[in-house]
Amino acid sequence: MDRLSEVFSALADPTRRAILARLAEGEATVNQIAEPFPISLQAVSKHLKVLERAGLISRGREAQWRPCRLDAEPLREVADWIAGYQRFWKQRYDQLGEYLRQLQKDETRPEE
Amino acid sequence: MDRLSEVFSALADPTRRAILARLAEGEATVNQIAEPFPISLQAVSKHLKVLERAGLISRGREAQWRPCRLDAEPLREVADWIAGYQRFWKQRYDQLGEYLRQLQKDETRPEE
DNA sequence: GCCATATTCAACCTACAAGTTGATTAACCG
DNA sequence: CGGTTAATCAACTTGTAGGTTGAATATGGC
Repeated sequence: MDRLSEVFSALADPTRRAILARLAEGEATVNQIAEPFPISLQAVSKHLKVLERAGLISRGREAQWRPCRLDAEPLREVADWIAGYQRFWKQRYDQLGEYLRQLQKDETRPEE
Repeated sequence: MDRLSEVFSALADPTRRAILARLAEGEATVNQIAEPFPISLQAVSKHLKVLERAGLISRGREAQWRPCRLDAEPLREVADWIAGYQRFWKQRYDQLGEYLRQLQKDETRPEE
């Protein structure tokens, strides 16, 4: 699977996005990460593996703990990809701006 | 499925991203979209349905054709979500602001 | 009305994603 | 050493994603 697909696919799960949000607050062990979720530890472990394969997290080793930390590089790649489409919503925004400007002119301008 | 998951999931397929890239060049019918791909028309039709459910495209009706057009709004939402993580790569790549501004200015079409 | 074209619907196959439970590995602690 | 805790591995189930082929629907041209 290509890299971008891997990352998008990893992000397509709300549990995994929640894990990333948790890691944005700092490193955490598997048990700490799993604590808020109503699923088994093993399921969380699998999610972490998916995130790791996508390059979104990396893990250290400290005694029997495997602390996870966020790795945002793939998110930057996604941002780059999306940036290529920015004009398609910017454009509308600009058009709206132009439209509003036009409305305003029409209102303030005396009739012809 | 929540909206963001739906969009990420839709983007997690290279064929679908290629379809978006094609539509970035302008509206197209199903046959026109399907032409470059080595898969059946029906498979492409399914991809289009996925993109439509995610809000990434919308379709008109002209005679027996169903012209598809890009709808970038969900991409903006993804960009917003990712923006919340920008600080995690900004610190490492401090020239990124300039880089993004450059991308934004760039009018070349997106590629897959 | 009939035929060709564009697209979708339906049934089916295969692979894999996400969850489960139970067993296993690895490190620390008394 | 034996027990406890952290995490992973393995096997299994279930649902769904992405592909196929074949039939059905809708529209325009003659």
